[in-house]
This record gives sequence, structure tokens and C-alpha cells, in this order.
Amino acid sequence: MAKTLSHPSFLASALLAWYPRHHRDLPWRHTRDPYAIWLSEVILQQTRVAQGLPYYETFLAAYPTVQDLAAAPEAEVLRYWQGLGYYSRARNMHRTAQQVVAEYGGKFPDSYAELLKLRGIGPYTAAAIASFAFDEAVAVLDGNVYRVLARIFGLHSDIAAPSSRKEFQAVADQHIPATAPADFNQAIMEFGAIQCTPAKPDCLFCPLQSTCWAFQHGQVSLLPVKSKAKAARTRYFHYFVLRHGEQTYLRERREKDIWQGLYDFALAETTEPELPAAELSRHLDALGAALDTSQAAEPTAAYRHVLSHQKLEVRFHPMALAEALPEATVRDLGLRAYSVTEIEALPKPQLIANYVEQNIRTTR
DNA sequence: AAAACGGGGTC
DNA sequence: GACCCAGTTTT
Repeated sequence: MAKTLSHPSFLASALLAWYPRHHRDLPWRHTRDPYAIWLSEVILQQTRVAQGLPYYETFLAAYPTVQDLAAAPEAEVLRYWQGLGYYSRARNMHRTAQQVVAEYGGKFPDSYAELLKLRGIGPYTAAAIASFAFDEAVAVLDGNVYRVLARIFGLHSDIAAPSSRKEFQAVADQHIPATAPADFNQAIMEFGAIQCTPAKPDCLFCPLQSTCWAFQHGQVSLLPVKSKAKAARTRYFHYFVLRHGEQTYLRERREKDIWQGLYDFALAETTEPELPAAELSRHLDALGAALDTSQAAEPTAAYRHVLSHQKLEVRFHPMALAEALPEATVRDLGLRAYSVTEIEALPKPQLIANYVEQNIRTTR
């Protein structure tokens, strides 16, 4: 909780003076609706404003209220989220919307402590909603705030270590003014986003230059301290794009892995780049008589798709079917046949969406 | 405490 | 290629 200071801290004074003259005009800054604020904050988790902005507009138009979101099918919600990544954000929002309707009578919880109990709402998002929608004096702590505080106060703790959170939170809570918590939170994040940037911050015209520890000690480029992430592992995907006339077979990814709840094609995964011939023929045998071997096509060149913790090398094997797949095969592989129009409506990983866009369309 | 979870922009 | 992004959940 914030200490109520008898006078504003130098940090709060500087940021609150800086903010009105420099901030960007963003749509979620014109609302006090906790639902809209919640949506914007979840979208902006690990996502840049420029990337998230169009999603915010489209999503809010599709689901103007928490009741609308709660009533929607999950696949449709994921389809609106397609391309944003971290799809558990959308699944959690959907479930939480249903909970808010069922257990809170459709009225959003209005305190930090209560918000924190909801799925998909952690310390950052709870503080953001509590301050922006309800004027609660709890400081947000995001990548921007870590960076600003590390530089201003010369904090050298590794911001990638969970244990550092307490230290930074305490400093932020010490400076947030009870009289303007929302503006302070907006201001410190905006300041980090456009003035105190990761690379080449604008120290020359910075209002905090004289009080900034990092600037005074020539360590701006060294702060914040952040340990390196582990190297991503490489996975090799071999997709079988099975087509029968206008129909293409896809399946929902239900397993606990990347892209949960999204749709892709029948998949063979290997730990080596190449799919062994024996394994390929085993997969082809499983398709039975339906496979039209006279129209066998070569697999595509490998697409590289980079995620935070994985590098994917992906090849597509387009295959024509002479007849629909046997019921047993469809069941075993979890597949279903979809028209082009239906495929468009399914939520898909961006990689699959790109492939569909370029390679699957109505013939003629 | 560490790992998993997307995709795009920037240097 | 490395780093970053208005983080949260799971292990």
C-alpha cells in the first residue's frame, strides 16, 4: 500500500508535469469502464501498443460488455485474438468474464485484492484496473516501471529475478501520490515507453536528468540489470495438408503445448530436421486407400517460425485425397473436414493462417 | 525460482 | 541475431 506523503515526491511531481505535455492519445485512456480497461491491459501484456491497438478496437466492437464476452464461444474469442499470441490470455479472459457474470452479477470487482483473485489478472493488471477505474493508490510494475526506477534510483537488482519485485514495488508504492494514483501510473509507464526507452533514451531533454542516478553516474545503458533468457529449443514440424475436393482437414490442438485451443493440420513432429522415410510411409499407410498417390506433391521448403522459447522449422506436405478419410482415421487423428469459409472462421496459429492464406483457396 | 507461453518491431 | 514489449500461470 502507498504511504501518504505530506508532500509529493520529486518523482511524482516531475512525471505528473511531464505527462500532460507528452502522452499519446490512446482509446483506453478515455474510459472508466473496468471491462474496457481490463481488455486493454490484458492485450498490452507483453505486447506493444502499435500491435495491440487494432485488436482492442475490434474486440471491443465484437464484445462491448462483459456479458457479451461471457456468452461467446471460446473458438470465436480466440479467432479475434489470432495473431496476438499468448492465447491463454484470451482463454483466461473468457473464463473470467463468465465468472464475473455468474458470481459478481456482471459487476466488475472494484479493489486490487479482489481483482487479483481472478484468472489472468496478476499484480500488474490488478493494479492497473484498480487505479485507472477505481482510483486505488496501488502502483503498477511493468517493464517500463522497472526500467525507470532502476535508472532513477540506481537499483541494480536483476529485474528478471522474481525476488526483485518486492524491492521495486516498495519504491513505486513510496512515490505514488494518493491524490493522483491513476495519473502517476499512466505517467511512469508512458515515460518509460517514450522518454526513458530501453535503447537511446532521451536523457538530453529529460526532466529528471539532474536527479537520475544512472545519468549522473554514466550508467544509463547498464540499467536495468536483466539476466539472459535460456536459449530456445528447436522443434521440427511436418504438416500433412489433406484435401478432398473443396474440403481440408484440420484439428483442434487440445494438448498442453503451444497454441492450445487453436487449429492446425495433421502433424508429425521429429527431433531431427528430416522426417525419416519409414515414418512418412507409416503415416501415409494410416491414411489408407483415400490417399491419391498419383497426385503426390513434394513438401514445401522449411518455414522458420520463432517463438519466445521455441524455434519451429516447419514443412507442409500437401496431399490430395481420392475420397473422404475413413471414420476411424478421422477419429484417431482428431481431424475434421472444413470448407475454405469455415477455415477462415477457425482460430489458427499465425503460421497456419499465413499458409492457408497463400495456399488454400477455392479452386476456380 | 525457473520455465512455458506468440508474434512483431527495432537496432 | 539479440532484445523488448502496460505479465501470468504452471512446474
